Amino acid sequence: MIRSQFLVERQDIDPVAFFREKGLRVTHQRVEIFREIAESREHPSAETIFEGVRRRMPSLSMDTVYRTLATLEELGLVMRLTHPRGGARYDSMAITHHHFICLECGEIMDCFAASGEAPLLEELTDRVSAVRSVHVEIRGLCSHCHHTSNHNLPLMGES
Amino acid sequence: MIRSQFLVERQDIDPVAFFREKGLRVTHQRVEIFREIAESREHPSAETIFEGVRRRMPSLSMDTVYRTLATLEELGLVMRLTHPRGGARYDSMAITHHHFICLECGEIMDCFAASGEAPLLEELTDRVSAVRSVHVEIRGLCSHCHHTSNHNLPLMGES
DNA sequence: GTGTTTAATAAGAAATATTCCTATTAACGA
DNA sequence: TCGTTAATAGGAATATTTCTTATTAAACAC
Ligand SMILES: [Mn+2]
Ligand SMILES: [Mn+2]
Ligand SMILES: [Zn+2]
Ligand SMILES: [Zn+2]
Repeated sequence: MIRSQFLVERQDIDPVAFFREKGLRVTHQRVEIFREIAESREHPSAETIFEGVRRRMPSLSMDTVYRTLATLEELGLVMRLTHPRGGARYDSMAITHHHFICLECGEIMDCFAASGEAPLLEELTDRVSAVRSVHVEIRGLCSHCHHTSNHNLPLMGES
Repeated sequence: MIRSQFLVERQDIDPVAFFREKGLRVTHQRVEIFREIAESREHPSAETIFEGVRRRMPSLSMDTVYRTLATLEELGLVMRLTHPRGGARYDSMAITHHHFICLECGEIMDCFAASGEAPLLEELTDRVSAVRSVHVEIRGLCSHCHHTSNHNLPLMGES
């Protein structure tokens, strides 16, 4: 049985209530790390999140950042993206959405749109039982990079 | 201007001719590394590719594997996937396709289907100039893992 | 074929990113 | 308030990828 509906809007999550519901302790670290991501529109790295939260909480450790991000990802509150230039980026998942990543400057832009996974999964239905997430990653050149430098990338639709 | 057509089948690439066309030297390492991926259906890691090629070429270094994989990716001959459990996986791109990844066992399955990126990009057309690739990554549980263990993953379509 | 040029490689060090280990802390239920 | 134990801090360890430099070999001119 395939779960193939889409996540709907899920904004204004109260992390305190959410952790409690899941039986997880409501630590300052969890609350602050979640808030740091939820308030960012920048797809921050673990390091960036660490630096941001550490201003308010100087004892914070990197291990807690990674551990908490993994927890938040399991809970479905946060999405981990892998950036072509190494390292992961994190994104609060208020709304299911997708990404465009510029191969030149690394900028990540949000793309909001439904994407039907059903047609992709048709041939796999006997091997796949449950869908957790669908993510579309588009790579290319942003307008800025396209106009400012010379590139030799093979693009889609060219021979 | 958005390049939004799809890659068509591109099988039976002759790596020797391809490298030559691009002005790159045709080294044994490049040819063997490309063949190793092209002949694999397994989405191998850099380490796996290294071990496979090293059997035929004992002096091969890991650095050459990474360097060559980056070159092949730039040429559009190979696709790099990031695996949730760390490390990259490589895939020969004979045909544009997408992936299902099991969050329990890590297995990667191919999904062959066109995916229209145009609707996703509509709102970004002024910020995006050229599309290099579109990749859909679906995560969830494979049938085997779904039936053999207990999970508590929030799935799509559930409240 | 021989020699020249230089891109590409091997080896290992270094940098990055992430996870592990363990003593300590603090969240929370009693 | 107290006890239990999940969670954290700090640092070590691991894993992955990139860098540095001397050496090799692919391509090319002769
Ligand atoms: Mn985003
Ligand atoms: Mn594949
Ligand atoms: Zn850019
Ligand atoms: Zn599985």
